[in-house]
Amino acid sequence: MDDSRQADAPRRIKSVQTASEILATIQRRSDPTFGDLCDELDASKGTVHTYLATLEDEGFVVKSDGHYRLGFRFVTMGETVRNETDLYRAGQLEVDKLAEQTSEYVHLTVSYRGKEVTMYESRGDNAIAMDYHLRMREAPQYLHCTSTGKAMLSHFNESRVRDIIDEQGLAEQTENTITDPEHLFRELEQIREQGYAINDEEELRGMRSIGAPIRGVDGDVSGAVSVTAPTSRLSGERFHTEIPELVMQAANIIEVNLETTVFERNR
Amino acid sequence: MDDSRQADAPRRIKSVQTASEILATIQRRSDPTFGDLCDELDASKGTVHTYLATLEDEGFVVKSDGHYRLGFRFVTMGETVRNETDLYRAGQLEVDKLAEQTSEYVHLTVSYRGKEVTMYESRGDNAIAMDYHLRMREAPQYLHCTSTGKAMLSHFNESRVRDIIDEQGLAEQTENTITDPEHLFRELEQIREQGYAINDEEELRGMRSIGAPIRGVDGDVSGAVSVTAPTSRLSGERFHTEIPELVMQAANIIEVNLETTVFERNR
DNA sequence: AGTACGCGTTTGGAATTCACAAACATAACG
DNA sequence: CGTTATGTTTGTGAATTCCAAACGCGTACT
Repeated sequence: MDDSRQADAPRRIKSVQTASEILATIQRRSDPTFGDLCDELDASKGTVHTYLATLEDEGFVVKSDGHYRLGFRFVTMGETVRNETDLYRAGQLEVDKLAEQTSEYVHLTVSYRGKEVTMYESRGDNAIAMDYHLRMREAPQYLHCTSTGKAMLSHFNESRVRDIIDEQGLAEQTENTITDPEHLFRELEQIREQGYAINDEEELRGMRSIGAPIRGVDGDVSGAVSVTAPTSRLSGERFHTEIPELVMQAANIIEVNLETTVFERNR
Repeated sequence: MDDSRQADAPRRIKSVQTASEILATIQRRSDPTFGDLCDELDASKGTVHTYLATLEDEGFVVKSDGHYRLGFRFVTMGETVRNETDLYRAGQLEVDKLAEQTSEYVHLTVSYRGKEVTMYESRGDNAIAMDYHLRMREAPQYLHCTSTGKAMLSHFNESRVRDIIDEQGLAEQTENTITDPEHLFRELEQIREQGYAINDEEELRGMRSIGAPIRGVDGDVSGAVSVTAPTSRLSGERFHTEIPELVMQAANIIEVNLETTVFERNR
């Protein structure tokens, strides 16, 4: 037979990749049955069965009356990740405060592999529960169409932004989404100057948000905070002055907290 | 060589078990280096290396300056699990309310494999941030020494409780922890009668809590809520009447929400 | 009732992957 | 500059994985 391993491709454990794919599939299609998974997974029934049994043993998957779901082990492990993330420890209380001040949704996010992940979310009194917000935390989001994302991008160097565009594209989420790279670069420059980014129905129709970057000790961006609300509640002075001020203040306080957090950890 | 597979042991994927063990080790020892992992993992350096590279590719692990941590993928997957858990959807708002009413920590937990996992936590104004609470959500906890745990146990049938005791033991967390099975059974009966459970410094010195079970449509326990506070703030009337009332009310409302949630999902 | 069918589980055995060991880089010391 | 500590790559025997096919079981259909 041919030497199927690529000459200089580094070695990987194929079974782990397979398991990862199975988990991703379970996450994507919620509540799949055994059959659903077999269809989607080009592997024989027997193989899929053995993987699922193993993942169930390990707590990564739960089977209940024929349907598979991700197991509670992800809850505890996700919690560990958050608690070990400096930004979360430094920002959590401040995000709660900002949510109270504005009465709206506040998000704390980090960039990860060209997308962003929500580390914490706090809901002010006006913010009604929305399925959208739930789903948003279930998968990494694009950076080019959120206020936090653009706030972070504005402090990456140009080549890094270009790489991200190449890899992720500039998906048109709404008619306001920026889909032209040069347009994006111009806006990033403006964001850098004014210190905050706005998202004017670029991600979701009817929703605006304002985000500011959080820079770490070394000057690198380590995350961003944002306030999100329906267009009707976020316009005029409030949209262009008040909220941006509050968001930037919060970001600044988190930056300071972050320095002491990191300092204490390295002590 | 001998036929190493056990005659009637069901088949599993060994590589997935190995990967799971590596992840557990990273979680247990925070920030381990490559060397740390090799010591702890009886596998050759080369093997450990290949696994870590694979897990990093898949987003389950992050390497930064020589230290390994769990990756952000756990955050998004954990979020998916929570959002798909009926109890969380049904109970979240009610837990927030209870936290506001009492000004203390409120927990929403589910039982899982003889232990309990915190699905949601809300902090009232009096509740100061404590490392203890962070860590508590990072691993499943024992059922016999928490108010939520005992509340859930009180509605399991006896043989199930015995199985859990056999498997998990009755670890003595403080001098107040119940370590005698018969003592536990007597208390569970009392809990069943009065409708709520108390934890009087049985898990952690100086901390009391009050928990009530949440029963699902089919009568099975699907979780529990609790209020936790320092002994100084939880005594007398407040400990024996006021808070138990509030906790039981909250549990009851969540039960109702749960019915409609489940009903809507099955529609 | 009988039988065909769908669905999930188990099993034999060939093909592939895994995992050890040892060699190889690379960085960190004296 | 040699020596140790640490991390990465590679060759190869041994063990695992994975397909295909058979099996069990409950259900729908005749």
